Amino acid sequence: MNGKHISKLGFEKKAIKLALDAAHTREDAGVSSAEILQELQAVQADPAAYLRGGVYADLAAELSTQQGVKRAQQAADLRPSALPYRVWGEDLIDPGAHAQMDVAMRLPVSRAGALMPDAHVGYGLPIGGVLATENAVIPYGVGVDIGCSMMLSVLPVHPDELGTDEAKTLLMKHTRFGAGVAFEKRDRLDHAVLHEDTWKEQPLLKHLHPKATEQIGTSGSGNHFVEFGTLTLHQPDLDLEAGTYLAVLSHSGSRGFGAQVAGHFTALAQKRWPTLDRAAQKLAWLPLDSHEGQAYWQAMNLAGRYALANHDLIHRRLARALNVTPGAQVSNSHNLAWKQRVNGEELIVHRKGATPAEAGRLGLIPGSMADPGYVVRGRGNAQALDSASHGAGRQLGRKAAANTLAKKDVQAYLKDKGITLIGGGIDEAPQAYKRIQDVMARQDDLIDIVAEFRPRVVRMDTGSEDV
DNA sequence: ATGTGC
Repeated sequence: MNGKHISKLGFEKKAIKLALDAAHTREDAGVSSAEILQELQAVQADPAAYLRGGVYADLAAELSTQQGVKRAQQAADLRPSALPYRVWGEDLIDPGAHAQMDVAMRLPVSRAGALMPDAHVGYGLPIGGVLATENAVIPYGVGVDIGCSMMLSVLPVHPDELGTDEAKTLLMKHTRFGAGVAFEKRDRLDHAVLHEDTWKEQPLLKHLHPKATEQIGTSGSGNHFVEFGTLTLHQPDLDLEAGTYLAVLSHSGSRGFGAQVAGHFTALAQKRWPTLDRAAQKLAWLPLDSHEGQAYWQAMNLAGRYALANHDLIHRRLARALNVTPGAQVSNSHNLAWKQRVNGEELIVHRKGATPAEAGRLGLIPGSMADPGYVVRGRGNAQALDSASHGAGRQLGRKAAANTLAKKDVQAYLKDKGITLIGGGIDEAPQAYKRIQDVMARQDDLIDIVAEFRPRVVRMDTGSEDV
């Protein structure tokens, strides 16, 4: 017996030496070469049967490992072509977002998907992408800002009663913007979410609890905002008469806490599938029934609740400063994954920049800093996996916006719409976004419009270049 | 999107 005989049987790497060692032991015991070759083939066919002991146990263990790796590699293979998915507002969507969705629909774990009319290129799954998977959760299918969400509060104050200067003062005093920002210690508010036992159940969550505590109630950066505006209902709804109301609208997420959760688990997911096609690397998933998948699911949902708690404190502070109690409130997460029945199967539906729109469910779709946003009610469109757009969607990337838009045009647009802006950058200019009216027109089979919100005084983080 | 990583 020599290495050649062994290699011929198809043993690879470390298994060659282990097979050879075992074969020599058998030769010494007087077994014929033909019989040994047969025994080796039997081990190869069913290594699990030889794991318990005997001369072939080490070989069987090595073969089991090798076969496991091979199975994992095959499990990571992309489908040759994308599963079909429906697109809303095809004419508004750039080819890059389509290409990203096509890759997502080639994942072995994907079952269904849809693209919303605000779709544009993102990290992994496009923004505006909806993806249903089986027993798999994709950290970048949820996004870096886990639980990013919207909240609107109707305030029992006539819109004309709040002057622009007072609105500005309130926003300056009670909201905090910028990467890394926290509330000053003496101004911090507590929230039930910070006292959940969940924080104690993972070292990562335990580690992030202090950051979450100091940042709660803040708004962060990028496209996040807090604004006062006027809500118009053309007919009674939301337990309100038809009419105009003062309202607060906020867009915020899970801040540093969620970002770190996203980074941690996407690294684990990418490590899990080392042979995953390059194009799909940022779509690496965790099996939901794995330890890591369960840990992500727990952390993701905590980040979702934390983000809503941020809104809750933002609205609570502003209402308290106006000495009122908020009336109707609407909120929804638009970066999250949910368990959902799709075609009779329980799947994991990822919405990355998409509004849940089950039949009857209320949601919020903002336009831009100077354009109307909408309170909507879902129509439960099955092909859209009960989803709608999460906003107007970018038309220009941040760099393109800064390079092509002129400050004076942005200022003119704001003036024309009667918008007072605190902070904000050229990369968040209304002209960097698709026309919200176009986007809404492409999804009238996904949602019904309940009310229109017109922003008046808007606060955002200071951008790369001020408007 | 985040205060990170180039």
